[in-house]
Amino acid sequence: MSEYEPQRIEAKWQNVWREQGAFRADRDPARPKYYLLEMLPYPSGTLHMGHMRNYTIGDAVARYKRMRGFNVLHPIGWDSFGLPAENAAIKNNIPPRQWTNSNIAQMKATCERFGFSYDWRREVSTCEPEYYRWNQWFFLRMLERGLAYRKKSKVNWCPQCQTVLANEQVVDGCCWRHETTQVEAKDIEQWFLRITAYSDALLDDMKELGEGWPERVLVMQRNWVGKSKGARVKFPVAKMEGKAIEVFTTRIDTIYGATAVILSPEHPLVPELIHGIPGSGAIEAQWNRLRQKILRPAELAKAEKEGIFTGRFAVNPFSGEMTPIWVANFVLADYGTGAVMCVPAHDQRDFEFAEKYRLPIKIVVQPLQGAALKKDQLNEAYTDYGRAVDSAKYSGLESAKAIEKMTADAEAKGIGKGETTYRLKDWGISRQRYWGTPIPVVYCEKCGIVPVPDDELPVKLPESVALTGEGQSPLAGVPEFVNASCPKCKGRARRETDTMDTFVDSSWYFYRYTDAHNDRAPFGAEEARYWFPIDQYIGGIEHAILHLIYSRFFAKVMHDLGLIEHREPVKRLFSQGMVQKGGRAMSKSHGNVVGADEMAQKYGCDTARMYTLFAAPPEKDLEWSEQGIEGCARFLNKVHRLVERYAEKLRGVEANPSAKIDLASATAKEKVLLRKAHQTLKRVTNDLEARWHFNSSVALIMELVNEIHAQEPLDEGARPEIAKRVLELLVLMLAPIVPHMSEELWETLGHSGGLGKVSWPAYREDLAKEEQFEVVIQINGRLRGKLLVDDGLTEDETRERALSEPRVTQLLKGHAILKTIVVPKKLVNIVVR
RNA sequence: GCCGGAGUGGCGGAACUGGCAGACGCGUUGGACUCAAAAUCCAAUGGUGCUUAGCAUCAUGAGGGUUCGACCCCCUCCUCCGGCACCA
Repeated sequence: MSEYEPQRIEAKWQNVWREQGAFRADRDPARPKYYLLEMLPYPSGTLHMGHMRNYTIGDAVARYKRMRGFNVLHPIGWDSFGLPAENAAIKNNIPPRQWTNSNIAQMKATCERFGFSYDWRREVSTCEPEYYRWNQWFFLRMLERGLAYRKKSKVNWCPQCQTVLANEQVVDGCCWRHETTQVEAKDIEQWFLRITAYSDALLDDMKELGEGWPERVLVMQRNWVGKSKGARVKFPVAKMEGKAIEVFTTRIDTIYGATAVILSPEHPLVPELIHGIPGSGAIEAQWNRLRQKILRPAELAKAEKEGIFTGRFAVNPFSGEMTPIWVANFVLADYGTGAVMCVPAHDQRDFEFAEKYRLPIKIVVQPLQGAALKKDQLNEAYTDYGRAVDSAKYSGLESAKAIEKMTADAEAKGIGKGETTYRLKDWGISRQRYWGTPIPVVYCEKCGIVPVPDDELPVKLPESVALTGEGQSPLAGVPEFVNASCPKCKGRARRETDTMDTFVDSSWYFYRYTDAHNDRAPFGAEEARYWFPIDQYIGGIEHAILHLIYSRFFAKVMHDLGLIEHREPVKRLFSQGMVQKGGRAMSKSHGNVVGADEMAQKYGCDTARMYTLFAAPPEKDLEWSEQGIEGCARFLNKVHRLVERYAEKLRGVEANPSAKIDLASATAKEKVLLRKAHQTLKRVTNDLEARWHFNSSVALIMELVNEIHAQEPLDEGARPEIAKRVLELLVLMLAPIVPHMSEELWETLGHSGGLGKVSWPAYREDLAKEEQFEVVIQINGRLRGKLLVDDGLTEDETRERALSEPRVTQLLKGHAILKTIVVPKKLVNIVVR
């Protein structure tokens, strides 16, 4: 009898799989496909068990689906551009590519060591020109369609390094390298992708995702797009001919309660308004103070409301009233029109502002029910809908109706119009960094911005570049790169030196997997049509918004380019929980990392995989416990011993396949074994198929092992072909979870050729079925006895049996039975007085 | 503040459609095997009370409700986690 030696058998089977090409998947219209994807990892160096959880869940599903006969596409790749490689280069003087590739090699080795069933032929690394070439290609297509454009935008600037900082390089408002140097906001020209062109599509198409995506992700995305319907209304400025302030409001019905108009400090009209007003010098000084504070948006959210009166008035276009114009810090410049009407009675922020600056409060909406609001008793704004009052001819209308009518009237009179605004902003993709995809345009002295022609792609990132982290954009210091000729006029041109946000790389990578080596297109249409949409995507919740909204946006653009037929790339999304140690997420900086290689070394990867699936339901956070994983190691040893114990005797035996088992001729022990095995199979199948409760699947399999163990010795009272079948079922159920050990035990049981061609067993309802049921007897809902009844007992018979139980009769003495509830095969509840 | 999610033994967690709360694992305790240890195996293990082989009773964050019956459905509240946060 041989010992369970995980290291030996894991290496052995990994070799077999490699030689067989066991996990290669090719387009095969004759078979149903299943595209299973885990989020592309960033090659940061070593993998810890937090990373592995994601892949373990995916691999269990991939292996299960293969056993169910699906043609499973299960690929992986590397999100290999990005800042850490640059930082490592600065720190250790290693070229980013070298650092990145050595990390990839290391992580790939770990993945192979865990036996993940990837089709490695489809491996993609985003920092390779063969890949990023297509980022550039997509960019050019967007440029052609006006979906890529340039505008000025703020970046973080460290005056000491004289360089742009990524958000991650800003620590508490200071440069990461100069902790005392305040980061400044600097306006520079940058490239944007017009994701806002798809705002409504991103919202509307969520209907397709409702079934398969977690609700919280959809909610987050909906809030991120932030659609709100309202109206734009013009307030003409008094004594300034032709000047008006436009405000955006969702509550035009409260306009008769507007007691001020408030502009953002950055509103372009402010200087004009202040100019020529008595005391304008002092006002301007205050305004400048307000404007300075704008620079720090994190604090702004918590800051107290502050404002100044400009000295000017605007005319309320509905009431004709003169309304003071203020400038205040709480009005956002880049949302709506950058100006609001201030209705203290019906907006909480306006209420607070009005209280501080003693602006009048005017109630123009009363609740439909309950006591009427009184001005002097208002402690907070009344923001609900109700009925308009003191609103001229609109008085008496309910809010929704008033909004509709007033919007229409505003439009008719040319003083406003209905408008929908979004919080979603266009996607700024320019990064003043080296390790990323070069943006494929040149700036020609004569022709201006000129796209690099397709046949000159990729614009390759130069490889030997001195990275210091100081000075201008790294690529700007590489003359061979910067100096270009204009594709149009062949004159002198300067190449764009910014690179793309790495979220571009990860926005479409899963299409590339379907056709990873295509050098004529990002992917072939046929390949995408066969494999898409992704049947199951698995990843961390931290990508709920950015990655998952950008990739939806890309798919919509690709759809409009005619590259794909679907609108949504991902049918189902699963967000797994984090792995924690000591109550905190595993990370290098917390110093609580449990290394994947270390676990594979110590226990074997099957044990690590099993513990990962068993310790918590997959969507919940998992606290890593050394004792917990030891428990799993014990269990696998136990299974190994169990199978080994009978292997010798059973090897030559032809197992009786489940389909042919005849229950009538079975012994008592065989019935118990078969019943438990098929009950387990039924529930594990359901867990893997629909519920994804891998933790309870593992628990069920443990129960099965306990039952088999209780029935030992198996060679007494059970025929070998039945005993063998039960052990086979055990091994097959373990296959998605602990694939190496399952292969080994399958072989031990006398099978050759591996599990690759073996299907998931079908459970038989009649074998799983209990012959007897324990019926619980309750009196007034309290447990008072139990009854063992045969299958097929009628309701009346069950009731009779319960009532004639001695203990029950005893307890019922002196009580009148009001009624009896019988749930067949489950319980009898006798209600007495 | 708003929006989501969660709260069950000493711990991780189970309980499928409203029907025996605590499956399975960890830990703990006792025992077997052993010169001894490890490994393995066996048994016990929510609290309280009692006339203690058993029985009763309480118990799923708190309080209430619906129901013959509630971890599960409804209402109110508390705590924790996550997201958004002056979005007009």
